Formats: sequence, C-alpha cells, structure tokens
Amino acid sequence: MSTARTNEPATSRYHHGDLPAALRAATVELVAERGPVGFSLREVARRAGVSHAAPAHHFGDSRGLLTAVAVDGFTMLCDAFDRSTVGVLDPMDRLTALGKAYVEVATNHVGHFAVMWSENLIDTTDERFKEVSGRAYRNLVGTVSDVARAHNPELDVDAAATLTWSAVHGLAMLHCKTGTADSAPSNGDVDLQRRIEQFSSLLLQGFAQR
Amino acid sequence: MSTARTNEPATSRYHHGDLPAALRAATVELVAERGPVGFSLREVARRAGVSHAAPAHHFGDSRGLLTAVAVDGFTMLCDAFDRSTVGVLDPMDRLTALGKAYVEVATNHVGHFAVMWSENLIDTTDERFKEVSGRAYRNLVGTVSDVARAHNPELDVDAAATLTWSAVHGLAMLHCKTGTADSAPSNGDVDLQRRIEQFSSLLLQGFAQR
DNA sequence: ACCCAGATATTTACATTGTCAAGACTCCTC
DNA sequence: GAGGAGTCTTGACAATGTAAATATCTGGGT
Repeated sequence: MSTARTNEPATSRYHHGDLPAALRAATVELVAERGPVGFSLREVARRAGVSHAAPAHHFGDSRGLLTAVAVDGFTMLCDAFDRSTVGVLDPMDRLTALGKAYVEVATNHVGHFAVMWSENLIDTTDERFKEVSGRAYRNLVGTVSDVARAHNPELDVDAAATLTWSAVHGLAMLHCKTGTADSAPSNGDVDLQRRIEQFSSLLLQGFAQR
Repeated sequence: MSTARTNEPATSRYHHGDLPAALRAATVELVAERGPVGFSLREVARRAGVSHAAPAHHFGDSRGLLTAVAVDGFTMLCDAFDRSTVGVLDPMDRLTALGKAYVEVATNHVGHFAVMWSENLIDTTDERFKEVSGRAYRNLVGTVSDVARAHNPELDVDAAATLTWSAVHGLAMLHCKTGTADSAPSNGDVDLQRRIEQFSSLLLQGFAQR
C-alpha cells in the first residue's frame, strides 16, 4: 500500500507539490484584482499558503516571478497567434486574425497581460522573455510585410508594422483596466472584438492603397 | 532694515517657500530617472530637502502627488495641442500637428509623461484629471471628425479616433523608456518625429479613402 | 508692540514590504 | 537507512507609506 501522497491536500505537507505553478497562479490572480502595482510577493506567498520567503527559492526575487508570468503570457500570445492563422492564406485575413487573437489573450488573461506590459516591473533583458516577445512581434511584422508584398509593394513595412503594433497595443492598454476603478479618456462602450475589426479595416485600407 | 528673508537660502528656513512646486519638480525628476515604479514619497521629500511627512500636508498621499503631476502633464499636452494647431486650417494638417505635439511632450517631459499613463498609480477619478485628460482626447476626436467631414463622410469617426489615440499612445509607450534599461520588441532606431509622420500618412490614407 | 489662530513642517510611531542568512524538514539515491 | 540536495520556514533588517502628536512660522487683529 503506497501512501496516497498525491491525494492528500497540499496544505498538510511540508513540500507543496508544485509551488512554482501555484505562485504563478496566485500572481496572475492578484494582479488581475489589484493591478500590477498592487502586487506583493508576501501576499502571493500568503495565497499559495507558504511562508513569505518561499518564492525566492524558485524565482529569485519579485522581478523574477513577474518576469516568469510575462513569459507565460507571451507564450500564450504566440500560441494564439499560431492557432488563429492556421489555414488562413490571404495576408489581410491573417493580419485580422492576429489582431483578434491578441485581443482574445488580452481579454481572457487580464493578469498575464497587465504583467506583460509592465516594463518597469519585469526583466526585459531576460533571454526567454526576449525570445518569446520577439517572436510575437516578428509574427506580426512578417504578416504586415506579406500584406505589403501582396497589395502594395511601395508600403513602408517597418512603419506599417510599428503602427499596427502600436495600435493594437494601445487599444489593449486603453481597454485593460486592472486594479483601479475606471479610467479617463473613456474607452467607450464598444466591445473589444468589434473594435479590433474596425481597426483592421481602417489600417488595411491605408496599407493597401498605393 | 527688513530681514532679507527672500534672499536667504531656502534650506535655512523652516518654511520652504514653495514646497508644492519643489515636490512636483522632484517627482518629475525622480520618475524620469527610475521610472514611475521607482518613485518614492520619502525620496522625493529628501530631494526637496524636507522631512518625509511634509508632502502629506500638500498632496495627501503618494497618489495625490502623482495625480497632481499627471494633471500638469495633461495641461501641458493641451497647451501643446492648442499651440500646434493655431493657424492650421486643413483638418489633415491639424491632425498631423496634434501628433507631433503629442510626441514633443512625450519626448521633452518624460517624467510627466510616464506618470500620465500610470493609471495604477494615480487617481483617474480626480475631477481635474478627468477634465484635462478628457479635453486632450476631445481635441483629437474633434480633429479626426473634421477629417471625416472634409474627406470621407462615411468614416466611422469613433473608430478612427480610437485608432488614432491608440496608435499615438502605443507609439509613445513603446518609445518611452523610463527607469529600466532597454526593452523588448525593439522600437527600432527610427526617431520618433519621423515615426509620427509615417503614422499620420498611413492613417490619413486609410481615413480619406471611401 | 503683542498675541493668537491657522498654515506649515518635524518628529515619533507603527504596520507592511523585499531581501538576506541561518536553520528545519523532506525526498531521493546510494 | 544514512547522507545530501532540494525545498520551505524562521528571524532579522532596512526602507516605505501613513497617521498622530508636536514644534515652528506667518499674518492679521487689537
């Protein structure tokens, strides 16, 4: 009879089982509630049911944990990008699909998303972070480039890509209200999904024109 | 013989002279150095040469001081908007002028700018904040609306305005690196001024098309 | 000239946080 | 079933934000 270790409540054991995962989850939850600034290492430890110094062993410091969460978020974004464009051939349709995927991640993973763009809280020089965030960006740039190649050879690809990235990022930022109540310039009450379609349409009209 | 109060070094006096202004200045400086997260009320007080509790009397708490700085920033933005469009009649030229003014403020007032968009650190329900940030936004929306009226009656003004705001904001965000070293998706080495011109061109092409 | 009320700044105090170092516990391997 | 690596806790320290009590200055009325 082996002891039913795996069925025992994690709280009763000295070793947590999968503390890193629990800490990531608690972080995401906390950030979604209080915003990236309301994050606290000790509160995360509290929610995971461990002592305040436990996270250090797995993630180093506060920045390390948040960076790990940011990497998770960008990984999800890359996956969503890939899923959204599989089988889609027309470059314009692909670009629209990327936009929708971006919004989807921003909406369904508010905690991750807020951390991903809190550049002051994470280590943007982290290798894994650079790799995965760069991959997401390159996916977008490549698709914009395809649009140009297909519809408008004279398009400044670099400028168009930056514009697209800025627009979709700015939109997500304006829409992503974590922690604090509601904010200033009013995001309007138009839902995000519809918004991204409008953006795609407007941007693509500009891109396709020669 | 009146005592030369006004000529004495401020440090020797119990009363500071204009502490609110000194605290705002110290805040802007500190944020420009260490980013909005590196901000600390005690450090600001230290730089202003007063005790750590002095700011409370003028700004309430930490959030109050940052909110005041954000209001200053948006006020400067509104002023820059007004200055940039005086005498400019064509709606498209006006819109481009607004974009340049925005970038100018973002570039020349990094500290203010970082605080303006740190929604988690300021009180976005503050009346003065809502007034002045709303005014800036309305200025932009109105101009986009004028573009539509002049060149394309069928343009969805609301969508176009949000896109413009998102784009210019996203760009400024990606470009505005306070505190931390350098960041991820690489803003490229194209300078901001040129970038905003490219954006204007691309966006306006899309807007003008029917 | 004097004094006092209100504004301004300091001092003291306390709870919270991030990080470090030292110790306790557990699990796996030999 | 002992040892060692990995995991978690405990205790401590400096820094921070905020509140309350105290000290100092300023300006105006008498």
